[in-house]
Amino acid sequence: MNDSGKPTIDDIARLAGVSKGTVNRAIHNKPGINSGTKERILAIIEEEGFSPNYHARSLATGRTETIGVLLPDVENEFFAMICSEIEKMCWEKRYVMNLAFSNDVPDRERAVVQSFIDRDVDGLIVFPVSQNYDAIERAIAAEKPVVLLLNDLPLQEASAVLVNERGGMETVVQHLIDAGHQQIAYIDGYVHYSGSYNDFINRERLRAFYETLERNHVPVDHGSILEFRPELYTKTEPAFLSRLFESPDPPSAIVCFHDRIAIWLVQALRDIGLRVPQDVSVTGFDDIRELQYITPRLTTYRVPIRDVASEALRILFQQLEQPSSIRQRVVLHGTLVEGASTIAAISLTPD
Amino acid sequence: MNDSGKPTIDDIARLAGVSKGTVNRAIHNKPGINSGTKERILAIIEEEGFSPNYHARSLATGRTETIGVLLPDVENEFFAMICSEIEKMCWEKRYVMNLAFSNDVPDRERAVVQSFIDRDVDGLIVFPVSQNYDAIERAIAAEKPVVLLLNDLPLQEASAVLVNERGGMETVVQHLIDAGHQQIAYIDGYVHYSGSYNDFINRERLRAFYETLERNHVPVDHGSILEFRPELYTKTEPAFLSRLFESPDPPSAIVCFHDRIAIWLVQALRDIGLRVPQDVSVTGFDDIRELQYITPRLTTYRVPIRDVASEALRILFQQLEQPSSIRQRVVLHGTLVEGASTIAAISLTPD
DNA sequence: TTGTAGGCGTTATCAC
DNA sequence: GTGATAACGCCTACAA
Repeated sequence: MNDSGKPTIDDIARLAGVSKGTVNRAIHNKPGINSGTKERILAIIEEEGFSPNYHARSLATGRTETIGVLLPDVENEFFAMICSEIEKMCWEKRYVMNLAFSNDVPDRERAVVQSFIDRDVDGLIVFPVSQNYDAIERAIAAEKPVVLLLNDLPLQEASAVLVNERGGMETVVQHLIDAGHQQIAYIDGYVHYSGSYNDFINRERLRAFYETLERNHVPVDHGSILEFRPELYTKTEPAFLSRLFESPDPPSAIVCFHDRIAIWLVQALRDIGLRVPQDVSVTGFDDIRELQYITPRLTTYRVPIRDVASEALRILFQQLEQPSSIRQRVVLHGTLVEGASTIAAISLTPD
Repeated sequence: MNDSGKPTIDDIARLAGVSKGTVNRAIHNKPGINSGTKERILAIIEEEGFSPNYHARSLATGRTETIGVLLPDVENEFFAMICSEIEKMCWEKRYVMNLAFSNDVPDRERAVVQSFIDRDVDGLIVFPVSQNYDAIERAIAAEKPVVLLLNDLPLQEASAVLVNERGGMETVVQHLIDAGHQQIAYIDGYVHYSGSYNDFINRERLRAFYETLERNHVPVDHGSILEFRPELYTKTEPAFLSRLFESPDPPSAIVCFHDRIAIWLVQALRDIGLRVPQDVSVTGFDDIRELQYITPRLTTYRVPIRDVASEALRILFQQLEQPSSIRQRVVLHGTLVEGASTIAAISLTPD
């Protein structure tokens, strides 16, 4: 017995009067062992509370049954759901999750991925926030399967689980156009806070917005494409919205990059005397839980976030079980949620 | 170079034309090495992208720079905050967090703690849900410091960070009594769903409720102490509340075990035609974020949850750095949040 | 069926 | 200053 109180395989071997090779056979019930001695050894193991040392085992086998998970944070409900789902699947396979947060800081993302590599995790699940993916490349070079969440990167070898952002935004915008809206504004997420920010999702959604307008021959007014800034959550800045409504053709609908902006917008419009949906229709995206508290119920697009996580783990485990298997890219689909924040546009032409 | 592409200390030693002992000295800038050779070695290390193998190192040193964190779950905002805070402090010390969830299942709690022991984490942070703490005892026996969050257990050797639940509930109840309330009901959390459920927090708060009433000579009506059940969130069950109001002395205030029940209660009262606070005052506990969406703003007690987490890590790191240091029990204090859900009781005696 | 030896990649302890 | 060498605890051959 070593000094820290934990028995080793040598202790068990000595107690059972066999060699550690035999103990090893008993532990992993391998063939070629007398069932009597096996039982005896197992009994001693039970009694002594022995379990093989994780690091020694990993050193010998090269496997760790640990995966590294990197998310932007966990106070955002979406990431909490992802985290929850990942943990659930890890538990089922008796894997353990090493979890760290990037907090949207590229350097930290890189450092965390490197630390996961150093700790020799079997694989990684990463929600990338940066476009500098050299650390992820190193993980791949170290033969660790990587699955990207929701964001794509130009990495041949990385798997990814994406959502059909374009299709989703198209559905939302088409919904407005079908309701007769012809002046539609867009509020994008905060893209420009970092030069290396991964704006994949922003680009996908905004591009679908443009394309859907064009396909429907709805005029695109580039002045009505706004970029949100986080300060707006707390500071009131009337000019941000008012410029939309000072134009001769004010929007009858505003599409938001995601729900949180839409929630903010409903209140901000109220503050300048505009009602949703009577004066302006508003749409969100993602279908976050907070929407249940918001009046009117927002029209949005439900992103199947739990499925994204579970699909990512399915892919990862598959790659771990058969290392030959090739990278996969999966695109999941969400559903339109029709709320009360959008109504038919008032036609300028009287009936 | 081994086959997986990652260089080892032997590779570096060979490349630098020195022994691995010297390389080791260079890595951990230990004394007794020629600064020239050191630089040369460091350059090669940089070039080859070498970093010491985590498992080999842990095997040799007995330290892992990893802590095991066990929470009930992470979709609850409170636990998400704890998780976030823990990760932040781990990152500062370059520790990694192994995270798992018990989902309020005692067996799972036990298994997770055991798996952390097996993986040889340096220490554990546990929010216990069960009163079966044999696994935690094993962790302590394996000389791994354990810090309990918010729940106490009769374990001599475990540290704990608690909140002054009694004082908090006393403040809330006294607030009502001072406002003239004499008929005060209480809705407890769901205690009886598991025989081994750790009802420490429930007991503390309920006990403070009783004691505060008694100290103020306010009659205690045991029939108005209810136990909530999760089904109530979805199913309407008029009898649950109506029995409170069928008595000759219906409550003028209802104290809830926590905010979520209070949120439910406000709506449930509304459903049976009672207004908050005009007809009944309601109090919550914890001050969760969702309250910002609830009207009226609930009177509650703010639990300093982030401080709980950071204090727990402070204690844990201290114990890791000086293993001699003794277990600690810290009790933090929150603050009363006076909302609009409580008003002065209407006096039966006319002025 | 069982025992033995070597290796996994470090760190630590000696000699030199 | 530097280089061997023995742990650390396990697994996997191969030998008996």
